[in-house]
Amino acid sequence: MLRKADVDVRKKNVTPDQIPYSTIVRLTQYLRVVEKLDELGVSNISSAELSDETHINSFLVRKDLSYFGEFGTRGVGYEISVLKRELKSILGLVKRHKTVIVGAGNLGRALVHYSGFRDKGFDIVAIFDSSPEKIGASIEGFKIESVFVLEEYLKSNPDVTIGIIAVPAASAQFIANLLVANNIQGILSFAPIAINLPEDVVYAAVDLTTHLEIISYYITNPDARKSYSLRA
Amino acid sequence: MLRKADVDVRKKNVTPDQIPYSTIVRLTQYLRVVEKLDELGVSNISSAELSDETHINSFLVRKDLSYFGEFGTRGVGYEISVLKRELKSILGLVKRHKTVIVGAGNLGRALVHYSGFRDKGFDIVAIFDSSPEKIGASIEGFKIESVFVLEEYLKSNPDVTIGIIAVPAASAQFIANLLVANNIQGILSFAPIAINLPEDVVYAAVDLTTHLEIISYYITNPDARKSYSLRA
DNA sequence: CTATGTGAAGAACTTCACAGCT
DNA sequence: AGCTGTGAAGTTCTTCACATAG
Repeated sequence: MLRKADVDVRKKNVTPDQIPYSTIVRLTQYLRVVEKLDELGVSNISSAELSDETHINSFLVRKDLSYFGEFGTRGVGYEISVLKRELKSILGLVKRHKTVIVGAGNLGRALVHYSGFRDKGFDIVAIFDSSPEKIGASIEGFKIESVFVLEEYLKSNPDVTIGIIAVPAASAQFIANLLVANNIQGILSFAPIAINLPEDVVYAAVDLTTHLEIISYYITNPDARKSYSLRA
Repeated sequence: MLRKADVDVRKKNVTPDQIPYSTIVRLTQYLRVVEKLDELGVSNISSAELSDETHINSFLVRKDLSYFGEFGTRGVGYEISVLKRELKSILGLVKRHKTVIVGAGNLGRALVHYSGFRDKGFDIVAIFDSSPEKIGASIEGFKIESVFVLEEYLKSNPDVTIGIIAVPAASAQFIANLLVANNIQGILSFAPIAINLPEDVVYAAVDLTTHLEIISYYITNPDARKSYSLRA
């Protein structure tokens, strides 16, 4: 099956859909390390050193990177500046992403305050809520707007591509539908419920209690612990 | 390699460490559905229906559950009340877990306010911060305490088993060390940095920007999308 | 001599097909 | 007849070993 490769997988005999999801998760970890070292003025790193920093096997580090090109120099390692640039390019972080937050409860407000999003290229451009007491209040220079104008807002701002859902479980599906109907391409949901979406919408769910439940399992069952772990 | 099985894997020819991590993640999803249906008064569910609710293949639903016992009735399905009880038991959710939060910034405070933790069996018992302006302030009936008394607190409250780290990247490792040195068995970290921990400490990391970066990748590279997805 | 890049081997996970109960 | 439970098959992901390049 031959497909147009919009990821630059050069002369490789892998198509983009053969690249493991876990690889993408790990790319973000490499980027984290590389950004830190870049700030510290380090100029070069080997897969073994990247392995030390991330606890990801060095074979896997090289395999992951090799899906996208040959970024290293044999006998030497990877140049930090090159690796950083390439990772950002692969992950689509060269351009900034306009993002709306729906839900101005504690979590939604915490997310607006969180500076990490902007630092990494995600610009929060508006926040919405359904509660009359919250609408009109200001956070970080934003006025909380009514969810009833969300649709209109997205129509007049078609460059907003990502929506963050921080509403209660009961209204999550409704909001998700609204976002999808108005051009949003990616959704990050914090609602503790499964949401149904069309296949072509990119969707990630973070359920805070899920993580605690998984921790509970491994605390309760120490023999179940593995040496490896997959985390996002 | 034969090991003592503290998970009740009965006559099965699997040891606890052979149960996939992904299975545990999915168990929490089954639990979510089963709790919802239980509230709605539904008494029975088949693996096919569980599959519809979770978008997890029904073969996999049955395989996941079969690691831990035979909870269903052939020809009929699973009794909701039984499944709920068993899932909670497997995940170690029969007893409640005392949990401390370290870091009273926006995120830490949002977590304290979040009622979902208590609903699922995780009791927030204290919150700590290093900033003099925050120490002494009250949230949800808790006085924010100094991180300098964290160690003392944990020593006099040895039944606290889980720590949530919501401090900046720079102090995350320090706090993690402190928690581990004082009997904490599981750590959930929101710090955008890798933390080094002894192997026997259960550790989960939630990096909020990581999820957005992964979304960015799949938005930017539509051909890379897969039909399956692993989410926590 | 060092460290990358990668086909091939191996391990882990998922899907399948159907035997086994109710 | 219907749906679970599970060995076996199939697929995906990780590890390995080594050819390759500096």
